[in-house]
Amino acid sequence: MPLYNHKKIESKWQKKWEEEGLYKAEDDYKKKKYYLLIEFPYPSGEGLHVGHPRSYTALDILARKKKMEGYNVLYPIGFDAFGLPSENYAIKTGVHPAITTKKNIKTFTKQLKSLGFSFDWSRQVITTDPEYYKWTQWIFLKFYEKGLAYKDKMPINWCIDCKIGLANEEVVDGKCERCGGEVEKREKEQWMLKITAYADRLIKDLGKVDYWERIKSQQINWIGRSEGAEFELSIVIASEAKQSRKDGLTEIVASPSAPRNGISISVYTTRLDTVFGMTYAVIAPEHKLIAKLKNKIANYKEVEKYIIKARNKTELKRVELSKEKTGVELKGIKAINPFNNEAIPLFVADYVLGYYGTGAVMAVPAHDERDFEFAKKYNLPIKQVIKPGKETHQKLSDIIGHEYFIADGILIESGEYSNMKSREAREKMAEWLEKKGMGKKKINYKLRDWVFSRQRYWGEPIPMYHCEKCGIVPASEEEVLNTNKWRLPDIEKYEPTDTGESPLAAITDWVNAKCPKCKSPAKRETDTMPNWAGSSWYFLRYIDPNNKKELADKKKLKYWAPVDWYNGGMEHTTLHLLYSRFWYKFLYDIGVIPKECGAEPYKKRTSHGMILGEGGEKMSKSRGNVINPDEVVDKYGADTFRIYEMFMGPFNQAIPWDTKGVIGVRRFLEKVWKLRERIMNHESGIMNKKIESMLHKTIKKVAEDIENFRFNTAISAMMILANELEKEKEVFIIHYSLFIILLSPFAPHITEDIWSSFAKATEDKAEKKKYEQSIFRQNWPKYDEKLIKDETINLVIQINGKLRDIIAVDADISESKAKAKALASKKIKKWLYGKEVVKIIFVKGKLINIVVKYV
RNA sequence: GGUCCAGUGGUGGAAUUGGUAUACACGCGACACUUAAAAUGUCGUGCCGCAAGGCAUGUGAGUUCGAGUCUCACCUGGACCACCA
Repeated sequence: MPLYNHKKIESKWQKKWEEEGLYKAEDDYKKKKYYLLIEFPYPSGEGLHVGHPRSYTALDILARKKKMEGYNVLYPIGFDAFGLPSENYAIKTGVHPAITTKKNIKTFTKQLKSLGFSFDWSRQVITTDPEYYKWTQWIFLKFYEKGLAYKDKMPINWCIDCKIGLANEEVVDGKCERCGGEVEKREKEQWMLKITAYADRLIKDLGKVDYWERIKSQQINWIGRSEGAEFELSIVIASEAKQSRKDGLTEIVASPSAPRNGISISVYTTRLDTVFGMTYAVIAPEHKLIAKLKNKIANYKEVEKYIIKARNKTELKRVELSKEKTGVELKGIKAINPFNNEAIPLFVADYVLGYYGTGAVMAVPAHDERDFEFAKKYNLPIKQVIKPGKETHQKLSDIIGHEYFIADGILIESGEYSNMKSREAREKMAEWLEKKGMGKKKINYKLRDWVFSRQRYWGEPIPMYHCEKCGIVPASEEEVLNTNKWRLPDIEKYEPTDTGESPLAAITDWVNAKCPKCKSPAKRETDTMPNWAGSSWYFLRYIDPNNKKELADKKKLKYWAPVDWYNGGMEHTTLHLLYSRFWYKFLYDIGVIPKECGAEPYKKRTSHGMILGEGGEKMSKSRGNVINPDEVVDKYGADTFRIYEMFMGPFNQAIPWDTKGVIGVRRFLEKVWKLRERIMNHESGIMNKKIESMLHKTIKKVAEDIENFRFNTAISAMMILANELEKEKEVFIIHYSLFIILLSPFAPHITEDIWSSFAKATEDKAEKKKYEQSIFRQNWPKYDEKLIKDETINLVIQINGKLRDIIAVDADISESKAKAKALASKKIKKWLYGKEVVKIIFVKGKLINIVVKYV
């Protein structure tokens, strides 16, 4: 009996599997399919992280089980290879990102293969491959054709260090997600994708899919749908309004005859019911109205100074300073509340965002915390118009402890709307606005259009021309798909230019081109696409990776799409997951994806937790707590590594690495290995009923746990079974081999090796043949319901809910018999002495609880 | 500040619908094997107590025959978002 030599076994079977093509998915439309997807890695220079295999092993286990259940399984792999690190490396060393990428992919491939995943490597997709990214470019052309890609001058997040525009999603705490440097706002012409056009469907269709609740709610939150109303506030010259006093508040009431000069601002609110409490209005510093009213604003210089200051604040500072609100009144003008004709002061303040809603708000200090703070600081009136409940009107501070009240309630001092409930008032007020033509109901989203331009080299070129005569002209499909014209050209310098243009802008013979429409001189777009582009549709290309005519064949799409199970990181919930759902829906709308596939790309989505360093902190080079998967595989083997990552704790939870725990798993596999010494053929023995029952319980548990991603308890159940088998003098091959099949998705190498050795243990030809085939061509075991049912159970006897005795009884014991037995127990008799039995509760198959009281 | 999640031995963590709390693994201790060590095996291992027994799932209350599980309040930690009107 040889020792368990993981190195020999693992390389042997990895080679065999590859030669046999065991994991190739066939386009066999008669079989039922199962498509499993993991987020393809970015091939970084650091190599594989121990976090990668957590997700890959989980779906590998599922893939192998599905295959054994008879499914035609597709479990593909590829590389998301465009990205900043290779480009930054190129800036430092001059090595072309394509070379770095190629080298890193080679390392990753070797590492991934050493872990024995059942990936179908023949379908590999690499986003930097021109045969792939020409289709990414083609999809962009389609977006443009349908009016969903547009160029717009807009303030973008600009990373000062990286010299690159960032999407909102890439700005974390006001800092650049990549380099941690400061981010400021800059006006730039950017390509945009109109994801907001899909906002509603991206929320609604979450009802069609099976995502973990956490993932759904995060997406809903991110899209941030809010129902409200938009309406106009007329602007008047202050001197034309008449001052009066009312309710002890200083208010300015416009005289009905005050001429309105046609200028108005549009405000958005979700709390139209509080409109009678509006005591001022605020516009964002970016608001266009300010320039328009330049000569009507008495203190324009002061206002201008404030705007410039606000604009120069970096995102970080703006967030930091958020506690202290600032603003400047626009003197000389007033806004009119259309509901009561009151003239109110108008402020510019940076606590109002230029890019959300209309960039202007009505301020109701009594019912909004931010407005309240601002009003306190600038001594503005606070007028309560909602009372919390049925209580009579009293000071807010007496009821809730502070002076503003943000919840719904009952309206007061709101004209004809007084005494209405908030909800009703919102409806009625919106109706009134619509009737008067001054406003309407409106739905707003936090989600903004996707800034799609990057001023970088290592990305997909955006296939657009800028013609002197025709303006923006898209490249033709022919040019993108069948020529080399839109491939990334080679360059010498990778640094972005100081003007913020892509390094591509420096290659004049690439930039200068002819307009495809009118043939006059034109310039090419030099921006490239963001990282998220290639990863937004890669899962479709796996279905038909070598198609030269189409993005993917329709018949193949019909068969394979959508993805049945997608697992990935929680950090991709709001970015990649949302983006790829958007792209898929678009491709579905334009008929690239057949209707039969449905409008959602992923049927099911789950997320794994992070693997932390041994101290419980995030693994990082600087902390020196990085675990290298190669070393673990080398020392303990891939099977040990895989099982350890699945055993360490709940799959969706962050868990620190513990090398000691790895040893425990290795011991388990050695135990499994040694059990082989004691196997014998079942013909010569009597069935061991206890083991048989346990085995079938384990079959049930492991199958259920895999489907529910509770790998840790599945492994624990197999350990218990192995411990039990170890206690037996002889192990029947029929039991042991079923156990080996159960274990095989988790530890493919050792189980395949043990399986193949069974061929020697039998003389039967058919049996021999079975064992000579791969274990992964066997059927997944089914449990026998009869064997799972226990004949006897341990009946728990409690007194007042406390455990006092346990007796063995028939599993289907009747209530009366159980009671009699319980009361006959010596231990119980002792406890009942001197007490009165009040009642007895019987739970079938579980327990008896005797409720007593002292006499 | 908002939303969501979690808090169980020395450690990672188990515990169907409320029904034997601490499975499995690590660590630790004792013993066996060994000249010795490693490896391996056997037994033990929540806390207090000689024992009978009592006390333990962040804290406090509640519902219940019975609560780790349900309800409320609080404390602590994490994740995501964050001036979104």
